[in-house]
Amino acid sequence: MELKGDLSKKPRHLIQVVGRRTGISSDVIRAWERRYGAVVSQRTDTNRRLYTDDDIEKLTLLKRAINAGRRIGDIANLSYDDLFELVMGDESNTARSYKRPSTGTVMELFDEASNAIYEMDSNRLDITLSNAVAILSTSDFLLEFLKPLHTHINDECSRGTLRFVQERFAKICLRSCLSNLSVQFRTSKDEGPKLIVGSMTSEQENLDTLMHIIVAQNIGWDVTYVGGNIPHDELIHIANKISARAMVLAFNNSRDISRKAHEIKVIKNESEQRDNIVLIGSEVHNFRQLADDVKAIISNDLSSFRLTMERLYGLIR
Amino acid sequence: MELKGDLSKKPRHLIQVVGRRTGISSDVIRAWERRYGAVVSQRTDTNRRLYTDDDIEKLTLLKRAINAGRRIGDIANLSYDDLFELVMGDESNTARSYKRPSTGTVMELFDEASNAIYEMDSNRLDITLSNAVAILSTSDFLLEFLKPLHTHINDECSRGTLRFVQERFAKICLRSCLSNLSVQFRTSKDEGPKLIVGSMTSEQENLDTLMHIIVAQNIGWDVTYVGGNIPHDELIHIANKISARAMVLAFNNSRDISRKAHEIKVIKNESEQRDNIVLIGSEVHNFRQLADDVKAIISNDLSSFRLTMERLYGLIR
DNA sequence: AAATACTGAACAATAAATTGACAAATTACC
DNA sequence: GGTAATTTGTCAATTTATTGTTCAGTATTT
Repeated sequence: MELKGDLSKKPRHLIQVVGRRTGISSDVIRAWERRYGAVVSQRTDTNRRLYTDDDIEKLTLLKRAINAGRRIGDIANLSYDDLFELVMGDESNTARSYKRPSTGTVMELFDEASNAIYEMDSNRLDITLSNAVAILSTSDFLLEFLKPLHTHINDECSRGTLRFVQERFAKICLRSCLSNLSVQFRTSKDEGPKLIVGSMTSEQENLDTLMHIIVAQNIGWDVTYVGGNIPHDELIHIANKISARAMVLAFNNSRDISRKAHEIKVIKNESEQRDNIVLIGSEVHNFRQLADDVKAIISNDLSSFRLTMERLYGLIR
Repeated sequence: MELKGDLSKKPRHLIQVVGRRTGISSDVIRAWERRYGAVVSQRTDTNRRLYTDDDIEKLTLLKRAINAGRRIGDIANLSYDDLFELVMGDESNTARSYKRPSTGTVMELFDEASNAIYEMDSNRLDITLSNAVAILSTSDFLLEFLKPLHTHINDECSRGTLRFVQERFAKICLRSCLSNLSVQFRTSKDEGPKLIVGSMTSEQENLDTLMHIIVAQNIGWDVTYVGGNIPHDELIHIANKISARAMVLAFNNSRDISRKAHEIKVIKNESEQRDNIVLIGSEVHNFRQLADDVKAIISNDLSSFRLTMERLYGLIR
């Protein structure tokens, strides 16, 4: 029956949907069509534009090319394949220098989100979050938007501007957004190397950890997340059971440092993959010495974590 | 056997009920029938519309499609299967890799899920869960599938067949599935009456509570979830701030019964909506006497909760 | 008797298409 | 280096299409 193949060639997306998926405003999509014939869609009987999946792909490529510094007028009428070549070339050259989205966009999203939190308007917060996901690249979403928002919430709460219940409410929404994102990432990728993420006894679940998970998935890791408060022998068990290629442990409080240090050593010794333990979290500095001893990798923030996991991914493949 | 097959084909729901379950107003349901033949129901001898479960499913899909940016006129006359494909494509922005299993009884889904949990295969578990969401009606998904799966996990864990880490892993996946579902249900435009869901100090977050949230949203409530461990004055504050029409409190452990009872009274007295407090959870029987005194409603399980919330919803509108 | 449901028509709000204009940024040219 | 031309995203005004809502009049249910 091959429904899929059919559908992707079938013009069926409204301009609004295309805008949401590509992060390009409807005005711009129309302007590109008018001026350069970038993507000329079918029309309905009543003259509405209808786009195919392929159109969306092309628009996405165009956006990436622009992000990499091209001008729309120069590239709009390239074929999909040429465009693809171009983008691949451009992105490998400018891979490390992200061009940030105009600060206006992020600022607006940020304000919208923080108002929604203050008003405890879950609808608005959800919508803002998913807009941010749609508009920003994954890195920007995490580094420029969500992470600052998270610290903002913590600040406001400790300053007393936000009430406890508002903080909790906000974090639940953020968590659900992140876990949603994580599921989406998972089903789209084919099998990558397996990664365990979790934390030990006396460590709670944490939004930062979820962000790290997204980063790892974004690179291509197949992540299994087991949450916080997991005894070390359980961690060893799961690592061996699913043949994980690496393990990420999160540390966000300073209780029981010595016990944790000891348990890290045990994990290192007893799990089959000995080389790839990555320590993250706000309290990770406590394990600097230990990390040297057992050859674990310490990662202080999301960016360095991304680099670490990319390197590991490269080594393993 | 074939319980579902029989009932779901039988036309038995009045338009009012369908409206409540789908969150689509009766007027709109009629307009869709008149203009596009979206769902043409049976009629009684006296010309009243009677809908089947399948009709409700189709309407729900239509609503999800609209939420994803479709226009009703374009999609109303699609078959259930086409609509299904469409919604799946729209909702996962990565339009690939969705496998609809040909045969999906509850038992098979259950086995598939429980194997995935045993193997700690997050991919497979996620796919199974979203298949279950897609195939089953919301009620069946919760009552026939997820709730039994949840108790199964607890049983297996206390029997020692499942390890701690497997339990945790499974619950994280279930939670993320539920919170995902909850976001999808959230009606972007038409506001239902507001409902606060949370629990008091010393009560933890709980999967059952999330299931209750889905049920409430399914009826049409606009739910704000604030999690567990919330002091009662914070609960009062949020209830008044967003003008909630009702509050659901979850009780799943037996600590501090008397303190909690006292706090419930305070909430009742100090919040502006005095008539609508609903108590749920496994330990709710401890508050039977109190519920009588302060005219709170006790709900022992999901089905009775559904009835309670439908009744409240009707009263309020 | 009050509430709910049915039909058909009309209305109002939203979204999209078209066209033209404008301003900021970039590029070309002298 | 400075000025003019070009590029490009955004916006406003106008028209048309779509779609949720409301109303009037009648019938059914409780």
